[in-house]
Amino acid sequence: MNLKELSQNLGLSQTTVSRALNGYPEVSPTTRRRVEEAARTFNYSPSTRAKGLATGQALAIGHVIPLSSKHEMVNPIFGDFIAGAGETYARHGYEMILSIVDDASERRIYEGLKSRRAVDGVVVHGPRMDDPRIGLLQALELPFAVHGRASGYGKPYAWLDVNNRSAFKRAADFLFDLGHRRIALINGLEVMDFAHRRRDGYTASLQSHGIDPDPALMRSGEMTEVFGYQSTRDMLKPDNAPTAILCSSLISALGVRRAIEEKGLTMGKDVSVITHDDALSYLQNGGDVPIFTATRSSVRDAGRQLAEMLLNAIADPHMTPQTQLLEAELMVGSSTGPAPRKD
Amino acid sequence: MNLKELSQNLGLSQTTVSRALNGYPEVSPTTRRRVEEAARTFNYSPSTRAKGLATGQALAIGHVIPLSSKHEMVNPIFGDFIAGAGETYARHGYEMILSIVDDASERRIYEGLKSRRAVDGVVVHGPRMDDPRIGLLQALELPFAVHGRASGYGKPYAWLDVNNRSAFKRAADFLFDLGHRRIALINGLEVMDFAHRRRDGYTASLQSHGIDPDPALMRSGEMTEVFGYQSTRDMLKPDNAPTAILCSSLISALGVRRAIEEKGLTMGKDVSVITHDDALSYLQNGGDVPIFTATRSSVRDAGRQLAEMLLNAIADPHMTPQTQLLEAELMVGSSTGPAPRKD
DNA sequence: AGGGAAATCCAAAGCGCTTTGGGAATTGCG
DNA sequence: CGCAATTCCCAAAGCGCTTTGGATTTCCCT
Repeated sequence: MNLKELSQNLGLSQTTVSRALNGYPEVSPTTRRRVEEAARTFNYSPSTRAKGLATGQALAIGHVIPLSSKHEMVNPIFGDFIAGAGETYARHGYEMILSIVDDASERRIYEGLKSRRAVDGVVVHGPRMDDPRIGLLQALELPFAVHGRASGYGKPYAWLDVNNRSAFKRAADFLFDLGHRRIALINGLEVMDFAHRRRDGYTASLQSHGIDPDPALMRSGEMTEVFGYQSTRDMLKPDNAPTAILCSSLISALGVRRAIEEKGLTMGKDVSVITHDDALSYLQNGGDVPIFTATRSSVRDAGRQLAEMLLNAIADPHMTPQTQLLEAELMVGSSTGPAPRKD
Repeated sequence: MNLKELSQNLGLSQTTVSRALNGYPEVSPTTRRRVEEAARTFNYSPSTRAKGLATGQALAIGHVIPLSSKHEMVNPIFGDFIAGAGETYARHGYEMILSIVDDASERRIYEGLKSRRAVDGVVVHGPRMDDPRIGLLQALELPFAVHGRASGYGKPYAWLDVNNRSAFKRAADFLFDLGHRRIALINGLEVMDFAHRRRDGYTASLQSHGIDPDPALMRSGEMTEVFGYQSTRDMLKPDNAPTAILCSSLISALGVRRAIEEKGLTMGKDVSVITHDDALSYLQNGGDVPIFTATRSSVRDAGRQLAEMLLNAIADPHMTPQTQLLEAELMVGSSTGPAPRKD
């Protein structure tokens, strides 16, 4: 069923039917109702392609997900982020189109989306330090919004980020208050902008407490369970093992806990752990009482909001880029406690 | 830059340029080369919408991801599956469009995709027992392929599935061979078809060893870490605790291990564990030696292949539906060992 | 009753592409 | 050299929608 057939069926012109369906005022309430009802019974919706062609809009947003080329790792937060963004799109009648792409071909993908006019805008995932994509997208004049930020890029652009620096500073401060002095950091890859900022917050806290960061207590890698486990096992070996660990991901934190318990130590007593928690739907941090003390910020909310920002920017292209900084909340669980006394 | 401009620029008709670009034979090699070069320098690609409108194809595949309405849980395997499917689409010039949707509105989404002619086909995720979506899609005449199967549906349809039944039967058999007699099952939600089949395999193995399934040793729920932990903790309490546990997901298995170790027991010695492993990129089962003995099947491969099947079905609509049954491999890790002797 | 404003509706152009149905130029062959 | 067969290219229609620029009808006031 298409517009032509529907309008013939109703004895109206295509114009009138189209206007009735799109809420234009120059249609009497009676006809509008008649048209809407017919559309429903014939199960008619306008063809996306034809509509897009006629209006010049794509009514679609592109998400380009980078695939870490080394380990072929798909970021585990991406499912929940997408779920949030998808909600927003659905509400506004937009479609989400997805490309998962290794770093090498990313540029070509953006150019393709632009020249094929496949999307009205894109969301940039996983920004790195000095990420070249932002410059590229501005040059292409393709509207975009970044989940995270790219330190080192000069001009303004739309982004939404967790305040990673303050979250990790606050977490480290919290550990200092509990009496910890040797605090380790198990971080994501530090080419990633978020990891860099977390490290910044961590070192800032150390320094404000008069402690020099010890390279032996800082690890950086892809945030798997095994990575958390191995890093922790290594660090717990020497005499001056850390009494507390700051961890960048709940998945790695599971490995941290495993290494601690394997050593016969108790988490929250012998070694305190704070992790960042993206509030992923399939990885809840315990039940009512969180297992891990965590800096928490829902990545699904982030998806919802960033999508909203991008749609705004598309609706009004002359707007100055919106930005939004979310503060993570510190949720105290049972994985932290006072630093053990040295005997 | 559009076709018209490009063809004017070249002093050719739109027809010729279009044909040159699409590989039609009635264009001289010289002109073809000239056209291709011009397209490259002007960075021209045909508009997806216009092309789609003209050809009647969408050049897009829809993925409708169900959001477990109760816990709002996004299936953690979905990122890797999508990554695999996306590879196939990219190779064939297709786009992937995504909707994440709660069960209630799923029907409307499929109908919408169909009536808006937004996609050429869809992939069905997370089929349940007697899943109504399959009948719906056949009625809509929208080509589709299912990741998994729906027991209880009569007519043939395209699917790709892991042989869950044989995998879990084999895993249980393996445990029997090691001398285990009390084997527990920590399963996904048993409305999900895959979970049902796994249970089938499990009970088949028990019965073939002359053992009646004990409801006290069978749990079913959403496969979180906490679910694995709590189920295991509960089951390890009574005197006749299981000596082995079959687990449906690596994430839950992490919880299983935690509960075991918390009890002061050793996994692989006091309690053996076998888990299913979807080979997710962010959840590797250890390094060279797997931590968990596991039935393993890459969900990313599944994505690649299912996408291929769907594209075939779209290319030739009269083909009888393809199906594919993948066998999981049993990888022996350090989480299994001989049943502890009763003293 | 008569005039203009308001309310309704419509025909046709245009969005950017593919494709049908030729037409003109070139080639091959007797 | 002449004619048919190729080769190469083109004009125009059509995909399903929106939107411009009227045309017609109804309504309200004086």
